[in-house]
Amino acid sequence: MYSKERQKLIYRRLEADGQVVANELAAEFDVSEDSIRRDLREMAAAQQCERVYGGALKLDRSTPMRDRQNIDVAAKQLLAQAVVKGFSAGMSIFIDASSTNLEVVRALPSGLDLTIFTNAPSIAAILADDVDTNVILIGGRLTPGVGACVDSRAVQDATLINPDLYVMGVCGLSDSLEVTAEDHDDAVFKRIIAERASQIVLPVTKSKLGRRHRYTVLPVNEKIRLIAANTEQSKLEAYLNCGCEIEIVSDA
Amino acid sequence: MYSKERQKLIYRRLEADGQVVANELAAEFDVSEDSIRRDLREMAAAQQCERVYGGALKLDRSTPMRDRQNIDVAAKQLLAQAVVKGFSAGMSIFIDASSTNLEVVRALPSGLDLTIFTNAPSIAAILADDVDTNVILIGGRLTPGVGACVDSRAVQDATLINPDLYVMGVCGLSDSLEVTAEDHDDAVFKRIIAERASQIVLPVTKSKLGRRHRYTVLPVNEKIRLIAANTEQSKLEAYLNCGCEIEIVSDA
DNA sequence: GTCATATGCATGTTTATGACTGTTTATTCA
DNA sequence: TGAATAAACAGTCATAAACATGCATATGAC
Repeated sequence: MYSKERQKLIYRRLEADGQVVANELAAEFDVSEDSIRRDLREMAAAQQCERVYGGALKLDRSTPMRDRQNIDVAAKQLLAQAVVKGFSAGMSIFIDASSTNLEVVRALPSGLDLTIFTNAPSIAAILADDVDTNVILIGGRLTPGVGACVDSRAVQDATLINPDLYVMGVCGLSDSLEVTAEDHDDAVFKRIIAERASQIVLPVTKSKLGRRHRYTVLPVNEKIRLIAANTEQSKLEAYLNCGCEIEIVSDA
Repeated sequence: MYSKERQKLIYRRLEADGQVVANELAAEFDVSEDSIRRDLREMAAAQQCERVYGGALKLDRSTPMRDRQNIDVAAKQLLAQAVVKGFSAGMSIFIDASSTNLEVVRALPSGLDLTIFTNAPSIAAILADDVDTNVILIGGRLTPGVGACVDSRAVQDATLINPDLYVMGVCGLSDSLEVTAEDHDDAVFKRIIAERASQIVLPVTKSKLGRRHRYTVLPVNEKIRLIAANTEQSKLEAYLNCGCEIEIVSDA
């Protein structure tokens, strides 16, 4: 029995049961727990499971936004503060769907007379009563899981706007220095806005670093300002070479 | 059982019940109360719950509802129940902005496979994670005070849809037997949807009766099904003559 | 043979947990 | 009102299990 084979079986078990226990697997496959742990470590690195003390859990790929909202809120608020600091009066800004961006619009100071473009109803809903913000909503079919309109209708409208700034909801920032997304249409839409915007802000929590999803939005480039929360400088060295600006915020 | 897994389950319980009790959880998971308290402490630190003496509460991180959204909630929920009772599988329904309609979408039963059209981000935001509901968002400039897109862009898109049902957010129902609205563009938009829809549902709280605003949407007619909360039959006699269907719901 | 990989074992470290301490809190009853 | 009381609390410690890591061995391909 080879380890790859074993990992496939573990993955099946995860899909079926939602969780696996390390010592049970060791007994079942008649290998040491160390080997099982090695498997789980590799699988976790390949985004096939979530490691926990004692075993592993099935990776919930489509965590609904309402759950994601409540993870790591402190870091997201920290990022939000840093993001809005870059806003100045009269700017037009595209803000798409992400739990971090919810905090961004909540942290929006009043009196800036901004024009906010968005394809995410959750973002627009927060701004609905904000009289001195001009909100332009991109419509279309709402894609569940993304929480925004990214269909052909939305794309059509997206090609008509030219925001000064794009606050991108980041799904993952891969080690190959690319911004990645889980949903195809979402990736396409993001790419269009990214091309049209004068500048791009990427607020990222630590968990987004090194995560590669199925679709690439764009490579990290000079147009991007990266804001990372609670991250070591060393982990970001690679991105500096892409020419992007980097800021680190920390609550410590 | 792992602490991570346990915390996820606790979080689910919180979402479902709104609160958890420490010693009950300890008994349920067969761990000491200390462990449960540790879990709750961690979850509170991650903004996943609010700690209280004896357990924890679900964290309400919805935007503070403004003004009218908090008044007469019981009546609105009553109306919402009556409205969704008229929904059947596969229907396409337009739901516009109103505090009553927020309750309507919250009361939406699952598994109906509906198509919901809306020009209100607050409505769409609630439905964003609902996988078996197809949400089509009408975009455009968001009109503050209305909380929906009612500009020329929105009107353009509105003329392309043909909903089976229109759940209208009612501003006022005048004694001259007309549906009225405060905002001009909102009134125009409502009239367009009302013309295109096969049927119209008008949920009204008592305070809406006899109220006339600046703009008339349309006269009460045969296409309209009026649902009134906590209202005397006598007050509605006049509307019956318009040929509309009338239902009275009451919590008494 | 060499090389790459997989495995088991020994190592020191980290983690989750229950038990114990004293303190804080809500409630009960005078 | 205020004192009495039991429950819930935070913090510390001990312990056993799980952990990462380095190293030696085994297996199979070339």
